[in-house]
Amino acid sequence: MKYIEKLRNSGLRPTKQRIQICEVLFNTEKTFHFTINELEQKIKDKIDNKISLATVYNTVHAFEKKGYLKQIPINSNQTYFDTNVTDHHHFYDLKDGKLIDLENSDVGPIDIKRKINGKKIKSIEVLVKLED
Amino acid sequence: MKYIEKLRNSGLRPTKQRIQICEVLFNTEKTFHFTINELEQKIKDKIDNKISLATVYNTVHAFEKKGYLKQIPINSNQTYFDTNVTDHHHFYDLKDGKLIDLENSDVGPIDIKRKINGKKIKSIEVLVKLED
DNA sequence: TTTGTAGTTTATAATGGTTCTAAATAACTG
DNA sequence: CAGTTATTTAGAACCATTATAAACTACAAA
Ligand SMILES: [Mn+2]
Ligand SMILES: [Mn+2]
Ligand SMILES: [Zn+2]
Ligand SMILES: [Zn+2]
Repeated sequence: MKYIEKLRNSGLRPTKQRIQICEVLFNTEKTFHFTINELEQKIKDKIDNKISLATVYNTVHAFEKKGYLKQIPINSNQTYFDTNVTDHHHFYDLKDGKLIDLENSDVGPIDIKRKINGKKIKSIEVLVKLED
Repeated sequence: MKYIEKLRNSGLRPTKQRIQICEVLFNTEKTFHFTINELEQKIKDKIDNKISLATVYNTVHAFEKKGYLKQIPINSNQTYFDTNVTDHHHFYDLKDGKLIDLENSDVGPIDIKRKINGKKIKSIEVLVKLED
């Protein structure tokens, strides 16, 4: 399996559950956005055994810590995650609550002119809200 | 009171509680960011009577709907609101969880080149995460 | 292998921010 | 004032997330 080494290299034991979640998250053509509930459903659809909800939470948080997932800053009743961990921005469709990636070529350079003493910029994220 | 008319003009009855919350939120030199819990504390500090938590939630949501408050898209266990309802962006200090306004002059123009069919841009918000 | 240990999974309970409920109260209108 | 509608309120309910603690598993040392 290609994920066993990735997990071991990250200091995460390659358990059956983690490998299966890797396959749901990363063995895809395109990156995608998801909530924990949506991921749980995807897992149910793809695998036969059951993975407990606690493990799904644990794994998502572990992967986020390792930089394999990103949280998307958005106000919703559920937390959104992104398998696209490159720097990029989002459309957020207020009507249906869906997120759409903006490619870097879709957004001109963001110029932050102000500096905060002793702080470094870690990320710059643009959220473009859409309505009808 | 200056808030009575503002409330009536918005179709909101100028109740004692709403006027008092207006004073906490809007009778200030500078705009500020807050969570419901922080607002509750501010209210306790400023007024003698008690305002129930349900009323604080109701009022904040009513004010948001009328455009007197904005929600700030950020991932936290509590929702952040902003008394600055102009279009502006934020620094978010990951260390202490504090938000800082970026003035419009602090950020160059944001150029969104992609369009989504049948959708209009409602807002463009930049979140700049800071670390040490 | 065997065995010890730390890491992981799991069912379930607890937490806590937010929303709901329904009864009491207050604001408005005629 | 009387009738109506809006608002407030305490408390319950909701529900995403986190904590708990016991069973299980990966791993490495013996
Ligand atoms: Mn959230
Ligand atoms: Mn939030
Ligand atoms: Zn994305
Ligand atoms: Zn602000």
